[in-house]
Parts: sequence; structure tokens; C-alpha cells
Amino acid sequence: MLSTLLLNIVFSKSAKYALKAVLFLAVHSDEDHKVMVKDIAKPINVPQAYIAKLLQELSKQNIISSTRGINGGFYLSELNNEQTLISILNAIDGKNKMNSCLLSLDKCNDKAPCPMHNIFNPTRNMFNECLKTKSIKELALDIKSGVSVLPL
Amino acid sequence: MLSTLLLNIVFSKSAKYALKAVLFLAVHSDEDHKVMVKDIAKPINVPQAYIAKLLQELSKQNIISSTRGINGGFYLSELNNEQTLISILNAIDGKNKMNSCLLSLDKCNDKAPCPMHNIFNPTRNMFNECLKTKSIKELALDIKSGVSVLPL
DNA sequence: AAAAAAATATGATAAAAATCATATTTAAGA
DNA sequence: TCTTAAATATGATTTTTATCATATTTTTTT
Repeated sequence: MLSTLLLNIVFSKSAKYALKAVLFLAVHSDEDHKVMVKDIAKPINVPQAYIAKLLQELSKQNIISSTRGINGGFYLSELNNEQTLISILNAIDGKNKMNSCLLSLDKCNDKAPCPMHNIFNPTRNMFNECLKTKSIKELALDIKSGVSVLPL
Repeated sequence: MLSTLLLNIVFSKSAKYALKAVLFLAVHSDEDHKVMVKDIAKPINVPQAYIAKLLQELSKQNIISSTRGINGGFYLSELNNEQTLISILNAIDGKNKMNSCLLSLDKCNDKAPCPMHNIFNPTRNMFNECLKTKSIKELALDIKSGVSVLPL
């Protein structure tokens, strides 16, 4: 083995952190209940300064909401809740990373598929479709109804 | 966006390089037709010194075969050809990275699924199943029969 | 046996991602 | 309006991954 620890399979660490943070906010915040970074960092088990940076970026891109000063914090507006998972990933890792060829070949397409293309694209497309259609709100609902659990 | 270029979605760069190299060998080599690093690096579009390292690692782990000295090179034995894709990924990135939770939560399981679990695990499992069952030989056959094309 | 040509081993360097630290701005309350 | 407490902005440091360079070993050929 060459790399002693590879963590980036499927999602980058940043993407996972961001996903966890937004999911946390989806369950624990709204316009009237803002949450401070320090109260997000611990429960989702991510370094505070790092998640702060990610949250700022998400806020700047209107994926999540925030207000400064006393009683300030991060939260999800109704609109934020409607966002789908892909918007979080795109905000953190840049657009269109999930749509490219598995081997990152730019010549690969349906007409001239790379060896992995035909085999994996169906499941890959399913996966991407999920990311594009599943909203934050839906996931939060699952948690609230007990379909899934939070410990992040 | 935070990372200016994130390339590691789904597979690490090393993993993609290794996959390409093995696929190339599957089509262009056998016991009697060994291929030297320099003749692999260019067509698969990977830095020679880097792919050399990866090939050495794969060879050490018996994923591919090699002989040194004049007329030496890398090749796939019959046995090597039977290997499935997962073995390449495991060799490069370490075992069991594909089976963990999407959010890398160690508490996540079917009984207490994380918010992503139920939604993504079916396609995730499909994906992993593909990696575990598809052999190098099968992919090479696709190329030879024109189902897929090589430019790597 | 010597020379040449290949993989192998090892380690140094560069680039990218993750982490940490700190100064600045904004909003609320006294 | 001053103080406080929060996000925001910026950048430095560390860790990990990717890349490059070179010396060593093995195999074949002469």
C-alpha cells in the first residue's frame, strides 16, 4: 500500500464535514434557533476552526444562512431546507465533479466509453440522481421520524 | 469553493492511474509480451516515475507480474487477469475503504443508519459489488470486442 | 565475466488538502 | 455609543498526496 490513509473515497473530507454540519443544522436550527460554530463542531466531531471555514463558505454561497453578533449563529431558512445534497457538494468541491468519467478521461462518453463506463455508469447515474433530488429537508424528516439517526 | 481543484472524487489519482495501467496491460501484454514502464506511461498519460512506483507496488502485491533485466517488463499472467477491480484499489489505497459509511461514521450501520445510509447504500452496494465481481479479463474483453475503447 | 537494460528501493521535493491562529466586521444589548 | 459576542476574512502551518531523482539489484546477452 502506498498511501497510509486514504479517506477521500467518494467524498472529500471537506464534503463530508459540510454534509454533516448541514444535516445537523437541518435538525437543530431554524430562523429562531441559530447555532454557533462551537456548538456545531463538537457534536459532528469536526475541528472547530475548520468547520467554521466551511460554514462561512456555505453561507457565502447561500446554502446555509447566518447572522453575526450577539445571538447570531448559523441556521437553515425554509429555502435552504429545499436545497438538494448536490448543492452542498458543489459548493465545497466545485461543480460538475460528480459527472465526470470514473477515470477522469475527457474523451470518454457514451459513444466511445472507457472500459469502466458501461459497467459503472448506471449505478453512478443513480447515485448522482439521488444527490440531485434528495433535499436537506427530506433527510431531516427521516431523522425526526426515526428512520435514520444522527450521531455524526 | 474552497479547494481549487479536487480530483479525488470516487477514486484517488493513484487509484485511477493504477486502474489505467492495469487495463493497458490487460490489452497489451501477456507472458510473452512484456511492457516497459516507459511504454506504459505515455499511452495512459501518467508521469513515468509515478506510474513506475505504482506498478512496483502492484507487482509486489501480485496484482501484476514483472521480470527485471533485458527484455523484462510488466505483464499480466493468466492469474492476474482473473483478479477483480477491487484488488487493485485495495492494493493502492488500502483495504476496506469502499465499504465504510459515506460520511465515515463508525457508528453507522443498518440498525442505526446515518441520514445518508438508507438512501445511498443500495447504489453504493451495487457499485461495490461491481468492483468485487468484475475481473480485469472481462474489461479487456470488452475492449477487444469493441464494446469499450481504450484511449486512456 | 562483463556490460547493458530492465525493475526495484529509497528518499527528496512539490503541490494540494486539512488544520490552526488571529485580526476584522457586524449586530445586539446595556 | 460603548461593549460584547458572534460570524467573516485572511493567511500561516501541518499533513497527506503526488511527483521527481537516483542508486541498487536482477536478468540477459555478448
